[in-house]
Amino acid sequence: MSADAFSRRVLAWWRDNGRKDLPWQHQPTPYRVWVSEIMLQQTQVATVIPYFERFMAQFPNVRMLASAPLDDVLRHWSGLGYYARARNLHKAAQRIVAQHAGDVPDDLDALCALPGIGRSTAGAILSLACGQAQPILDGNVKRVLCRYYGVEGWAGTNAVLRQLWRLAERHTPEREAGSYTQAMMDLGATLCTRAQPACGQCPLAADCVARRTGRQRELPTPRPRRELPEREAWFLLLRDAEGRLLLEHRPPSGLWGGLWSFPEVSSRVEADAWLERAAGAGGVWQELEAFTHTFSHFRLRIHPLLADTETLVASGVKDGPQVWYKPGLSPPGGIAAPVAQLAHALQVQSKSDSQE
DNA sequence: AAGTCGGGGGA
DNA sequence: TCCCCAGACTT
Repeated sequence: MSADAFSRRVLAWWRDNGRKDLPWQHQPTPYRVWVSEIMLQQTQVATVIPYFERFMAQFPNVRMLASAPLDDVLRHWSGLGYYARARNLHKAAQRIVAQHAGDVPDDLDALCALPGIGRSTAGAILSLACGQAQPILDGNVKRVLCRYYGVEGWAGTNAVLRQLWRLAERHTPEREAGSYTQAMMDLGATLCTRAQPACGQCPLAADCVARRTGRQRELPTPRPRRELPEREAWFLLLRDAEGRLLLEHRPPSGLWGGLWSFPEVSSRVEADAWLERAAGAGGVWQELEAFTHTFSHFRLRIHPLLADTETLVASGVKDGPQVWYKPGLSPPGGIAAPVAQLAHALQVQSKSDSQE
């Protein structure tokens, strides 16, 4: 099938069946499309929608985002994960103000030069918000192309990636590129799904290699998996007389970079030493139930230890900025999901205690 | 080319 | 439980 016929079929399908009411499709300005694209990296639409609404209400334009403290940006990102996305978004906004007069660039190279924006995200911004005929290659498009052409091999390797980009370029139409971009994402998200694709409704089914050979389940080739290593961490929950919890500011990069978290040590022995320094021989940890938090590349076994500062003779903590945080109130910045979870659990517990 | 970066949702 | 999701960056 010609490239032209391919895009025509996809566009015709989209006109009747595509999604046209997502929040970022209203007033699809470069800024709104940019923010949505960053949030949608490795994150599903349903999860993103409430975050997008809150984020746009707080940071309605590039300048508001650029002038906001990073803590505010991370606070609105709390729970979304991949916090480097938020740090890059903030940094890029400041660069856009400094170097592009506050306007999101409408040029592929200028966009790709900004932190957090790669070729696919730049293509999405240019096609969806600027009407330019630029291809994208997100997970949806990869899946559709791998199945349609029967592309073998994991899309994480350079060879496969080059091939997929070539195909994506070939099919992107000069006209209606924005609708085509949205159409391909909708096709991948609603019909050409990972499990049980709805080939019966697909406009490309007649010529699809995976469909003809019954290999929908095997394509695209999954990433090679290895067993996740497990690490352990002891979260030190220091609680004062008012029920507030001590939080520390984490280093600006790395895991949960720039977020606020409980003091953390890597063994029970260290935790005991930490408490002895803080409270002398009188301090006692109360062990809360351990739980596992799973990341993309390892599992973290979290052992929460609780101590009330009434038993402490000295703070015993000194590294980096610290704050006392009252669960239920607005946190000082970004909070990782398990930290929020624990804080919430203690808030609920103290409430039920006070009712007895 | 491989490793780093979160969290959640679907099957 | 396992897999992956509107990826990009660092090494």
